[in-house]
Amino acid sequence: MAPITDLRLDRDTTNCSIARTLEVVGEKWTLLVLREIWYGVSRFSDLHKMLGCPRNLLAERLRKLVEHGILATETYQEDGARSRSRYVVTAKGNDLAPAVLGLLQWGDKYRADPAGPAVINHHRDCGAPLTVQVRCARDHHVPAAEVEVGPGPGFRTKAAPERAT
Amino acid sequence: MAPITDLRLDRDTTNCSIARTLEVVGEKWTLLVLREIWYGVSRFSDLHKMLGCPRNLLAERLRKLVEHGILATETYQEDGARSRSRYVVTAKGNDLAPAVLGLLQWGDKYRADPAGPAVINHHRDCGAPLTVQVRCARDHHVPAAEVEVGPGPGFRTKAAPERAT
DNA sequence: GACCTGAGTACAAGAAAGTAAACCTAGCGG
DNA sequence: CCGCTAGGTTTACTTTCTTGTACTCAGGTC
Repeated sequence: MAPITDLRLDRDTTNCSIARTLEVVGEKWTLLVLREIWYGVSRFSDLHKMLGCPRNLLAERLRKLVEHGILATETYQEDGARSRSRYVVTAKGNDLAPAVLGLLQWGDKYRADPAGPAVINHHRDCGAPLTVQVRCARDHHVPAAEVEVGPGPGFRTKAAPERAT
Repeated sequence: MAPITDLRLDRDTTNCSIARTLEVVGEKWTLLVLREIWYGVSRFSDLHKMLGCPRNLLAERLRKLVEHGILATETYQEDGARSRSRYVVTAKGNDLAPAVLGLLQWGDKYRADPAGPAVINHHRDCGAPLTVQVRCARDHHVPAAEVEVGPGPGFRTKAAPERAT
C-alpha cells in the first residue's frame, strides 16, 4: 500500500473508518462473540461456556452489539420449556464477515496450529473453500502492493497553518 | 454464515486463528499504527503526532509488530543529517490488508463521516476503487449468507466425554 | 563545548477496562 | 412451594491504558 499523495502530517486523523469500526468491535471478546454466533452458538450460557470470558463482559458485549444492530435477540420456545432468548447476526453483522475472515486467513497463514486450521469455510453453493481478496471495480485481484491510498471527500487537514489576520 | 455440522458445545476453542491474530494486532492502537504506516507515515515522532497516543504505548506496539515480523525497521540518512530509523510494512504485514480494508469498508458503509470517507483506495494499475470480497476457489463472489463453516484438520473437541475404563 | 532534534525509556498517578465469583430473578417440573 | 436452570447483575479486585513530565543518548549545528 502506498499513498498517492501526501496524506501526511497535517491530515486530520479523526475521520477514520477503521478507528470508528474498532470503536464498535475493537474491544476484547467482541469479535470472538461474533465468531461463536456465526459458528452456531447462540445462547448466553453457551457463549459463556465456549468463550470462557467473564459473564458481565459477555453481557456488555452482547448489549453493545445489539445496540449497534450487529446482533438481534430472538425469543424462541422449545416444547415444554419456557421461552428463551438467543442472539442472531443481522445483515449489518454479516457485513463484518470480510474483515473477520481476513483475520482468520492471516492467522491460518502465519499462526496456525500444527494440526492445521480448526475450521474451514466453504461456499455453500459449490463447496469450494474461501479466500478474502481485495478486488478493484474492474474486478482485478489487487495485492496489497498495488493498493494506492488517496484522499476521499471527507479528507480534512487539521488546523491549517493559516496566518493571523 | 452457517455451520455445516455441529461445531458446537464440545468444540475446543483454543485452536482459533481469529483469536491468535487478535493476540498480535488486537490491542488498542495496533491497527491504527499499521494504518498510519500504510498511509506513508514512518517515523516515530510523526506516528506519535498523528495518532496522539502515549509514546510508551506507541513504542510498545511498534516493538511487538517488529517482533512479529509485521513491520521492519530501516535506517536511512538524509543529506547532511544523521541516520534515522523508520518503520516499513513487510509482506507479512501487507497480508493484513484484507482484514484492515474489511474494517475500513464496514466503517465506510455504516459509520461514515457526513462528508464521506477520508481516504479512498484505488488499484494502482487501473485506478478503479477497491472492495474486499469473500471469494471461493471457483471464483464465485460469496456473500456472508452463503458461507458454510465446517471443521478443519485442526478441529478438536475438548475433554471428550469418555467413560472411565 | 553548549544546545537542538529524533527516537526513544522511565516513572507516577488516575481512569478505564478486564476478571472472578457471588448474587438475583422468572418460569417450569416435581 | 422448593429447587433447578437460563440469563443475566453486582461487587470487589487486578491489569491496562491514559496523561504528563522527565530523562537518556547520539549526531549535527552554532
